[in-house]
Amino acid sequence: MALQKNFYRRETLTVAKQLLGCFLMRKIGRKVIRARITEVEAYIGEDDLACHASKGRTKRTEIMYGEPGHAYVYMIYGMYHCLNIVTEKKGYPSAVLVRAVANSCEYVHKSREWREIHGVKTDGPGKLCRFLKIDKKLNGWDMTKGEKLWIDRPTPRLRSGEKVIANKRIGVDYAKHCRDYLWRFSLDYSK
DNA sequence: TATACGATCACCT
DNA sequence: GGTGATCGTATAC
Repeated sequence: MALQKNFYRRETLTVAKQLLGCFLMRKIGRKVIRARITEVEAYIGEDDLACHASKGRTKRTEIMYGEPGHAYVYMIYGMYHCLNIVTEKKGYPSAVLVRAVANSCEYVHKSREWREIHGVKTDGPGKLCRFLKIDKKLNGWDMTKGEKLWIDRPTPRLRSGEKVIANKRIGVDYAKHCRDYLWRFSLDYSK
């Protein structure tokens, strides 16, 4: 069962932290890929100078003003895509950037048996989109439908010994005081 | 219409 | 640590 709108319609920092440990699901043809989310970042409102919506409502940022649970996919540096999930109530521009997923698993329609994929780099926002074939065609996609692209929450979400840590966001040095917000969250395994 | 630059990555030293 | 690739978007003219 895909996570529903109620999950995404809450405070962005809460959604971001609770997405850690969840499975990013991607169905391509008869193949399903399941990738555990290990790092995210929050981008919250027009006052967040690192958020694309700090420029206001434009054609590009329109999706962030829309329904929670939809995908916001944009191209960066002319060659990579980044996947975000829109959060909070409609009209409030905010989203969670999926920065990294762990070793991916996949099954093909016939086998229904999960197996790990080796040698795939999914430890960056551009890399995971390249691997999961996420591009602007999925911009605006409703991720609560459980088709093509969605999120599943396992039970338990966090495994033994795991905890959530907060750090500064990456690549937003231009964002004045907002660059120092501790809005990047990762799974941590050390004690 | 023209220009500057970015929520990145891979490869180099 | 530093840099080039490469193009959509916002902004300036």
